Amino acid sequence: MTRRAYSRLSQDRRRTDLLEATLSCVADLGLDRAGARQIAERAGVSAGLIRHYFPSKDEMVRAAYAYLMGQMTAAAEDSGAGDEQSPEAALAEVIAANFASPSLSGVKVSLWATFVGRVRVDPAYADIHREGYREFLDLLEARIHPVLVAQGGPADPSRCKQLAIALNGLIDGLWIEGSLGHGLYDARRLPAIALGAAEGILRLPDTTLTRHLALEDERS
Amino acid sequence: MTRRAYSRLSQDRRRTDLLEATLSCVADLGLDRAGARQIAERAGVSAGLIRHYFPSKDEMVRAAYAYLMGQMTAAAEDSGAGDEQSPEAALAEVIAANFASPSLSGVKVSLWATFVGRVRVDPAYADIHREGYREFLDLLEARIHPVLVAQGGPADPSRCKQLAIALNGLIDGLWIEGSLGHGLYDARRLPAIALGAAEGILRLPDTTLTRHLALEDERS
DNA sequence: ATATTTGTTTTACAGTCGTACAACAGCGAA
DNA sequence: TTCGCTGTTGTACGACTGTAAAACAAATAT
Repeated sequence: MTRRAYSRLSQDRRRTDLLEATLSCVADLGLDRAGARQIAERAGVSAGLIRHYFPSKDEMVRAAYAYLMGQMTAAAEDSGAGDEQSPEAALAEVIAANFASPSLSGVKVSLWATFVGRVRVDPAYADIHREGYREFLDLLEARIHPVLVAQGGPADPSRCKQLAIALNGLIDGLWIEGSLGHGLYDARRLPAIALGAAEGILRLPDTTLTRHLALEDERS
Repeated sequence: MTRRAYSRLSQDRRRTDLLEATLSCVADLGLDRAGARQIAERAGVSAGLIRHYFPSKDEMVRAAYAYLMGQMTAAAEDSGAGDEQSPEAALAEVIAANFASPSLSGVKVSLWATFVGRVRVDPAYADIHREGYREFLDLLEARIHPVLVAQGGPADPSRCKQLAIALNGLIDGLWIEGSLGHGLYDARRLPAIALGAAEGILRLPDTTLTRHLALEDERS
């Protein structure tokens, strides 16, 4: 019986390989069929190694959720961070980024939904979810405030937070349905729909946000 | 070995008992731990009986998803169906119904998310999801149109559909985060937040929808 | 070159999974 | 009451699960 050849990788590399293999399996097969052997195979590794990096398979899946959310919130925080833009352009970019690749992705939404299904069951999932949600809420609030000030509307913190909650809901909902690709409408309409609705929610004049759409298209 | 006593139930009753036990298990344990034996026990039945009502356990889970979505869309279609109301009140009721019991429910959101996670994997789930989404979209569109007409805004079908998509996104997103109960804000604020945002999306004057809030509270 | 460390593979095991199927029993018909 | 039908139970089985632990080998230090 000849043993399989292997090479030793850095701890971080092996760990993220395992986490990404976990996400890939969960997205393609579902949580129930994402077995330890399947995941190990996708990571190019044998099943026993999992327990060398994680106390249990469940713990690895939890870590994979945290890893995914970390990626997603980092991507969100990067969008609209160009300092030279107007507040309106920055907000429009944050919103529109959710409806373009790589955010608008069937894989991402599948993973997100699968894990959200565990939030009620497992407190660790609830913590990860709450943290990600809170961060995005804060980001939106920070982007909304200067826009309201520039446009001369009421901009007290309580109103900003309320608008952030509503805007986050809008983005989440449109992102989910858009990413699932049900074919009921063209997903390319989503940025315009989202920005138009956001103008309404924030009581901004029409085209305040949507006029930044053309730029987005040219850049990609 | 004495056999367990049992009584024969009607086919429909037994079937829905199994479906509800399936949903209960999936909500409490997650898809992977919702085994045939667990489900059967909750239905007050032995595991072998499952295959007498469904060709396989997977098929039963699919049927449970269809059953859940059927309940939810039926509940949505019942809300705001009183003929004597103004169009504005009817729309407000449809929106607000999502943020009160029994719609606003951690169990429901957990199930919804868990199943949505399978949409990309299994075409049967995709069909069920698309159908439910389409129905709610149509319902919203039908409720939006008379409001726009009454308020004198543009009400062409294309605009109505676009607004329905945005409104559905808003409702979905707020419903999810609200039902998960992360404790970042009081979920009782959601009806007001949703109606206020809807007024903005539809470009209606303030309080067009929110003024129907007090009535809702008194009734319940 | 040799020894040491430890990341990795392999094997083994107890438990659980979905399911096939034979035996049983509740219930209506005769 | 007895029969026949079939909804329901109980059991057995092979496949698969996560995991423990021993055997091994790749990289590093000496």
